[in-house]
Amino acid sequence: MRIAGLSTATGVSVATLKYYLREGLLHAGESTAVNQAQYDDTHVRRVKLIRALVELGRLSIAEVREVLAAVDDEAQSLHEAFGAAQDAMATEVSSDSEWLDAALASVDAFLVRNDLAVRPESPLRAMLAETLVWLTEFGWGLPGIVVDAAVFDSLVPGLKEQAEFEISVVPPDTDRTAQVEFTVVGTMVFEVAAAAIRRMALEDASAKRFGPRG
Amino acid sequence: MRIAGLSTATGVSVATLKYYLREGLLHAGESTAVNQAQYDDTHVRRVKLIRALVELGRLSIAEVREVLAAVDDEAQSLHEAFGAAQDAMATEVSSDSEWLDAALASVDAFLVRNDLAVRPESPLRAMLAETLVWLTEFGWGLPGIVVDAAVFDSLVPGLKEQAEFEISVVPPDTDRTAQVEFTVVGTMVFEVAAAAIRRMALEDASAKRFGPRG
DNA sequence: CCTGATGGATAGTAAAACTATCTATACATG
DNA sequence: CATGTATAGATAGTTTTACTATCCATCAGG
Repeated sequence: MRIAGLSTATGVSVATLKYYLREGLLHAGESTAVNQAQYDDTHVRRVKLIRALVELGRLSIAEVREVLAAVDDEAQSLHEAFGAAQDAMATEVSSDSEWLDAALASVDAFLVRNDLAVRPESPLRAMLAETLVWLTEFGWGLPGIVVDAAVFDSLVPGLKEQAEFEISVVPPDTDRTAQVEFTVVGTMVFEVAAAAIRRMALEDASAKRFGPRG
Repeated sequence: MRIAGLSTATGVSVATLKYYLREGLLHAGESTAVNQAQYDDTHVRRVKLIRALVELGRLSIAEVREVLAAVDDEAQSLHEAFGAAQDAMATEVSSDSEWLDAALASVDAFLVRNDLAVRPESPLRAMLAETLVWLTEFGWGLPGIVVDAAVFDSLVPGLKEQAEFEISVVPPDTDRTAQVEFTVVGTMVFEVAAAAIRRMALEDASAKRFGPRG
């Protein structure tokens, strides 16, 4: 397949593919001459991964590059690579609120209570703590006290079950890179799906409480 | 409070506040002279709402404007305004995949099965269908068959319970605008929180399956 | 052998989200 | 009341991001 074929296979323009090649997001094709190269389905899959991260996950090209660096680092095990990719996908937090320490403590208690093993250096702790700070500053809960992470407890069982399912579906007999890519796409796609279902549930609940016949 | 006070109260620069005023995201202060105006905590709350949508929700200014238009439209009931705000927050979908129709059918069955009342014109249906298309194109499930929305079933009970909780917390005795703002912030913040917890559960599951002692 | 595609390099563009400057006031303080 | 700082409103400028477009020397394929 030449670049025009890659373009039609992925729905991405040739100019954009060249841009991804320049930016190092996409590995070069196998060159057969000074101005000819062959692309295969590792390229197709990679382009689809990039588009999933950009369109569905709203990641910037720089963030995508970080994720792909983790995917491609052969020195890391599947689990390590997945963790690194997750870190690169995490929304970075820049809060210096007075509430942050208390929120982090609440998150840590939440993790113990729900038996979730999370690396202490994971940005997810701060990400969750930050949401508590936002809620507090917007006036949820009692004034002067950080909202407790217990408000999230009811979410845990379903999310855990779903996560186990997702991990169990990773094909065991493909190469490591394909497995990591598979897992990364799953993370992003299921996250958007979970958000959509959450909002559907909210619409349903809002209709029951505030709706015309509620 | 003058504009400098609003700036320190929200952590947003005066120049940016003026930009939000220009763009119509923020209502003008009550002017006391040709170059003087007073701002109050409706302004503080509005700025915090904007920042939550931009920073946490990664919405563009144009999308924020749409959300705020729904919030401010007094002709709409709380339930209607919330629905409109939700629509404005939804990721727009531009898929012309051959799988889309089958995916939409699968989503509709999912909604019936899980007793979720969603307006037929809601963009959430397409949003969820699109995730199925992505999964299918990336090789989840059997080749040639759209992934079934049943893969999301285990998420539903927890998300429903959480949504009911969120809706129940809306303070009943404040004005409509404050209620909608409250609900919108909740949507965004809880969504980020749910994503963080989902990823924690994934990290946990990945450690158990692929980790050093898994 | 000739037309059109390709790789690689470089330059250009369009939108988004601020940021800076300017002017005519007004307030605040000694 | 003099004067330095702040402000509203208008306009222009900047920076970043994510592409697009053009160019040229090949090269493939009919």
